[in-house]
Amino acid sequence: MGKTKQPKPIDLARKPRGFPDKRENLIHAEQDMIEKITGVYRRWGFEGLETGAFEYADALGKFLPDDDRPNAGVFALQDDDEQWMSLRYDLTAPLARFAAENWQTLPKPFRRYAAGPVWRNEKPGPGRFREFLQCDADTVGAAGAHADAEMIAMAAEAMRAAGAANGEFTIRVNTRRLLNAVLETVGASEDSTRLTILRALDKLDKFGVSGVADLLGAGRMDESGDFTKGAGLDAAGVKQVLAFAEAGRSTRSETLEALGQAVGTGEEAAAGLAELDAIARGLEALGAPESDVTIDPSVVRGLEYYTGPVFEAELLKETVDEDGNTVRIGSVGGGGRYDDLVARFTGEKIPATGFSVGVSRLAAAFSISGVIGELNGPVVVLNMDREDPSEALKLATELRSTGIRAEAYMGSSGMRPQMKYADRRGAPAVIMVGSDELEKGVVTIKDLKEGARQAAAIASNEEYREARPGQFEAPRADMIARIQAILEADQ
RNA sequence: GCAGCCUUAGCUCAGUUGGUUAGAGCGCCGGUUUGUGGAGCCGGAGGUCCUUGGUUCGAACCCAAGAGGCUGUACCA
Repeated sequence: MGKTKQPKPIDLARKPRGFPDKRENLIHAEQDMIEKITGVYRRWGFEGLETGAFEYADALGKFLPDDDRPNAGVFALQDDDEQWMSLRYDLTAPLARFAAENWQTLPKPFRRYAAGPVWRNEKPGPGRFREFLQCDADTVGAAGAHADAEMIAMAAEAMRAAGAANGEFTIRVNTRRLLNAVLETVGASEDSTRLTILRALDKLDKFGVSGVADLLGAGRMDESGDFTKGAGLDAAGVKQVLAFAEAGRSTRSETLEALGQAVGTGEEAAAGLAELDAIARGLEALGAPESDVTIDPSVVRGLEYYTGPVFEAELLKETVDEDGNTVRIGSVGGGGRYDDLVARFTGEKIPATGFSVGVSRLAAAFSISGVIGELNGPVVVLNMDREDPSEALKLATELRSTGIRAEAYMGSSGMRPQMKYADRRGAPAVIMVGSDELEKGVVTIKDLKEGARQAAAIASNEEYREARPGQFEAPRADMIARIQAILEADQ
């Protein structure tokens, strides 16, 4: 037909990477997770707060050093007054802005939780999205280590509530002060060197000791042959940093002792040790088990606004996708102390600490390992009379009126496709009323789950169709009760 | 961003040394005499072989550039 080339309709149906479509099961899993996590936050005394998706870019503080455009990591656009606005990349920066704006009237310390989408313009991958849900709790205006300990203990409880079982996760705790102390002892004074060392440390669990040693020294070659330049430490420096990074032991007190040896006697080192010691005591008082929370000197976290303790929630359980590949999920949450963030707005230094669960990533991990259950669909009333669907409509209405989730089949296909439809919807049961049933004053009900169980023992297709497994007739007046019985048995 | 690999139907892949209307399996859609989901039977839809340019009488196949994807790595407030 056309000589001019038109894009085929299907070519237009493309989804930007990292912006996930979510169907029933995932939506439900995520919402359920958010309810459970915020339930924990509320029980610990935090109050809800919602803020908008956009913040002024300068409120988020993301500008390239000598550029008036927001950094590439955020999605940004200019308002009609030319001001740059950015989609929030976390829930902490908006909280800091809110706290600063309303500081006069807030109860102090201000304890709030928040849940919602955030956006990051980064390269997506398995469990990594450009739009994803976070669920945060923060305490603003509390300087003591007990506030950090509370965050950490509550984080463990939130992970449990979200569905991670004993031994499937861990919260790893460290403090920036100790990291600074180590950087001092190896004489890393240049900012770029310090960053490279910290980033290398952060990869201990990913690349192992030898990989990190390479990154601390000359550099590391990845498996595609690409080379990453290292921090350029000499052998003694590499050894010192690794000794620190590997000071983790199985209990918090043992780790603290090992760290005491590895970190030296400087002022910053002493402050860091004291900080972790205070947190450890807080954790004891809060009853956080050793298996939930460990002290791990290789935890670094985001490099910008954390000023003291940092912590990270990690899924330990291996996630294996349906092709049998192990998918690396990594961190599913994190947090720490950020004593200078609110000061950017108020000028007054206001200490704060918080924790964030990456709900989308956690749900993705569960989804990849196939542990998210299928939800039941509605009861489907088949339409047996293509000329007049009234009977099906009536039956569906009757079911709904008692609170049962039900629908009449709305398509125009025959019996078999209608059954396939019900199957695909995950319907617990279908109801059939044709001329036979009408005459006899009965309904035919098919329990699809029970039918599937029985069908497993049937070999031939002929027999299968004759047996009509899971199917029975009931007086019309008993329909509701029989369906309710099926729904209950299904719970 | 950098590096490696990849691109033929919804998916997984065949496609002979370059040779007429490009195939399979699975999946999908429908029918199978009121009226039955999985694996029976019958039928059907679906592909400018990523794009553009070149070589050639002739290109899914050869060459070049581009785009997109996957993986690793960097970055990740």
